[in-house]
Order: sequence, then structure tokens, then C-alpha cells
Amino acid sequence: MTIAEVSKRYDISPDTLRYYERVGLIPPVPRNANGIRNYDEASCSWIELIKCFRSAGVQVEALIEYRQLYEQGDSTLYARKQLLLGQRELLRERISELNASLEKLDKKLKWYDDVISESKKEC
Amino acid sequence: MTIAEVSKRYDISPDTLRYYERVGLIPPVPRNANGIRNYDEASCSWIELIKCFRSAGVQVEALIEYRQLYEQGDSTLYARKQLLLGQRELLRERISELNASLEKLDKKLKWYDDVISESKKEC
DNA sequence: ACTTGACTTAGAGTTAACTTTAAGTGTTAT
DNA sequence: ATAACACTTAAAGTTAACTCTAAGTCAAGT
Repeated sequence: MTIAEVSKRYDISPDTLRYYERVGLIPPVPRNANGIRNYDEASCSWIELIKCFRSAGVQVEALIEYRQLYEQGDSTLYARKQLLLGQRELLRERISELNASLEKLDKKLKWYDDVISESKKEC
Repeated sequence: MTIAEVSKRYDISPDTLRYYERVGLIPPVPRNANGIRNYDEASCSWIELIKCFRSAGVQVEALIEYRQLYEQGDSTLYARKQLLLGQRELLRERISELNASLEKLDKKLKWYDDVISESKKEC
């Protein structure tokens, strides 16, 4: 799979894919004889994972750490799990914060509905 | 209310409060004879609104637009409501995206639980 | 042979949203 | 009165996460 195909498949720009690899967020992608990236299934799995985590607001820095733990093998299984547990907690907090904001926004919208129907009466 | 008090009350740094005012995200805050900000209830309401929206991921740019509509008076009630409706939609999408990520994260964690309990058996 | 187009790199540039700095004013405590 | 402290401004600096640029390689089409 070329970088263009992967880019299309996951809707991540080629620049960003190269950036992720460059900063060590994913392991090096296999290359062909001309040095051109040839993404295999392992690479794609990484990208899927990264995409999910990034959209959940996990920082690039934390993902680099995760990958470094992965590289160190099975001895880091527990550490990796802890890292993910921490991120899950953050994610939950973020979600409940957003839900609180959504409620406030709903209230504000209700206020607009009331005011607008008021002014209609007066017209 | 001084900027320090407002900063404490809403947990927003004085720098950020000044920044919000400077870029036009909130109307000018009243000043005393020495040019020192003296936040009144109206200013606080704005800050509360901004804080809620920012934590919901609404961009500063959109909030400036909202405030500009507000300044133009009642004729913009409908436009403001539309702006908020749009932002609510974005917020809902963001929340369901995060919930999807949370599920994936849960699956990954379950995988870790399985693998770790496996390796315990072997020891 | 030449152009087109996708790929490569290192490194510079961009964007949003602050955050810090420098230089200064005014109020309060000793 | 002098030091400490909270405030003021404009403008420069920072940070994360890309995104673009320049300069180049390589394979395929005309």
C-alpha cells in the first residue's frame, strides 16, 4: 500500500503520515528498493490506533511513549495498560465536560426560542 | 471585581482574560479612574458564556462573531440562534466521536486484561 | 528523450490560542 | 518616602500539531 492509498483510506494527509513516522509515533514503515513506503498490515493497524487516539484528544507525545513501551516488548504490558487506563479516565472527563457544555448550550437555545417567540407576539 | 478575583473565580488566567477582551471576544470591561478593570455582572456573564463555549471546543473566532452579532442588537437574534444551533451540532458530533473512541479504547483495554491474565497463568 | 507525476528528505513556515516580556503607573504597608 | 505589589499596554514568544517548500529521485507514458 502506497502512502497515497493509506492517506485516502484513513483520511490522513501524506504529510501527516510521514510526520507521524518521523517523530516516532508509529514504527518505521517498510520501503521498496527505491525507498518508497509500502505500508503493510502492521503499519495500518498502527495508523488506525493513532487515528482513534488522536481523535480522542490523546497527545502525540503520549502516543510516542506508548510506542516506545511497545518496542520494549512484553515486559511493558502492564505499563502500557496503565497508560491507556489514564487516557481513558481523561477521555471520560472530557466527555462529561462536553455533555455539561451541551446542556448549557441547550438552555441558551431555549432562551433564544422564548425571546424570539415573544417578539413575534409583539409584531 | 478586579481581574485577579475574576481570574480566581473562573479559573482563567488574567492574561487570558485580557486577551479575550483585546480580541473582542467579550465587550470592553468597565474601568476605574486609574484604568484598572472593574468587572461587573455583565462582564462576568460574558466570561461564563465564553468559558462554557471554549471548553466545548467552540473556536475563539466563532465567539467573536457571536459577540459582534450581539452588539448589533435584537435584529440579530435569529442569526445568533442559528450560530448556536450550528455549534450544538458540532458539539454533538464531537461527543459521539469521543464515545466511539472510548469504546475502542475499552476494547483495547480488554485485550490487555486478557493477555496479562494469560501470562499470569504461564508463570 | 522528455515530460508528468508520485514519491523522497530536511528543514522552514503556519495556525490557534494563549503566555511572557518590557516598560510603566498607581495604591498600600512600613 | 520607599519598597512591594497589583495593575496597565503593545508586542514578541511559545506550544502542539501539523503543513509546506525546495531540491531531488525514479518509473511510466508520448
